[in-house]
Amino acid sequence: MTGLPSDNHLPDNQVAAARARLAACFDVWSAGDFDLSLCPVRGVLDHLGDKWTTLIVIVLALRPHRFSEIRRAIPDISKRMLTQTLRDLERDGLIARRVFPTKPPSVEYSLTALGQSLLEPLTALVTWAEASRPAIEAARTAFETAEAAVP
Amino acid sequence: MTGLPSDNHLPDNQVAAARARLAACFDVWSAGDFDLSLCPVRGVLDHLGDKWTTLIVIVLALRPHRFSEIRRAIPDISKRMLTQTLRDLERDGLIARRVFPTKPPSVEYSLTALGQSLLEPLTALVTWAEASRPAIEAARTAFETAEAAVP
DNA sequence: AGACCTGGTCTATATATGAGACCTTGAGAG
DNA sequence: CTCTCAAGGTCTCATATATAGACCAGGTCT
Repeated sequence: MTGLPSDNHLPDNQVAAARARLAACFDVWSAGDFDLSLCPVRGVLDHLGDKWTTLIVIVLALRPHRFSEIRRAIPDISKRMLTQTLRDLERDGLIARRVFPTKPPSVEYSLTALGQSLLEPLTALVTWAEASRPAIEAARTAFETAEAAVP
Repeated sequence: MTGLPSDNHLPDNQVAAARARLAACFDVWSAGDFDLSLCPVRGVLDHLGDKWTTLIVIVLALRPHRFSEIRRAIPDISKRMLTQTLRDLERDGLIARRVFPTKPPSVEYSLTALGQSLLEPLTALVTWAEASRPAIEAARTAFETAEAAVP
């Protein structure tokens, strides 16, 4: 059984290490009756997939922003989603909310230390996404061509 | 204006580097009329937030799996979502689908080289999530306590 | 007074997900 | 020969969640 696709590419040390790490995590997660809500990644990655979360974290990584500044930085986010996403991030301790008693009151959002610690793995993912975009787009084109050929 | 929360924690070199990198990305993305669909990260991270995608990638990172093997590994996924998520991943070139002409036919899914290259940043994120879980849970508890105090 | 900022909420719809019936092909039970 | 089952799906319908868009409260400015 040497024909497995995964054998076609010798995984380098980092891939092997990643695999081992993920295997360990998976063992732990699936041990306890497999309650997926216990999976620590899910509780966090769910938010990262929330369409705006990543973008807001990136914006706040540049510098602290006020509510309306974020809206200007991300024009097509609705107020509702901005409020909700900020609330979620604040709830998780990733961002801090400071109210200034001006008239009208202004509110400044900024990354906490915990939020800043997310920048490293997030940047790794962003870098990967950028580097992989050509390959992914090529794969999509190929996939659509193939599926159009089999009507 | 030294009271910004972000000044409270001196970002180490890696955080600063991450910030600079994200700033560069953001500049590029927001340059072109801010069509978010152009943002390369979105097209990829959307999928990673898809609730099952990450888990399936992790399962396939361990070794190639057949359709039903994945179902057994992730008991509470429905066939519908498994099919759809696998299709999306295949479409993006992250996994390969191989049909064996047995009776009944069996189908094996495995990570491609591109999919394996995702393991590194994904593991970084998983590691971060595990390390940060206590802090996040503490923040959630504190947040709920605070909001319960202001009815 | 009337237009217009701030941050934020309420309602209505789009999208994602879940539950489960159905399909095709062949093997084995009766 | 018919019945049932299994793999690997697809299809339809119901619901859960995500998102958009109108609206609100209070203040400032003209």
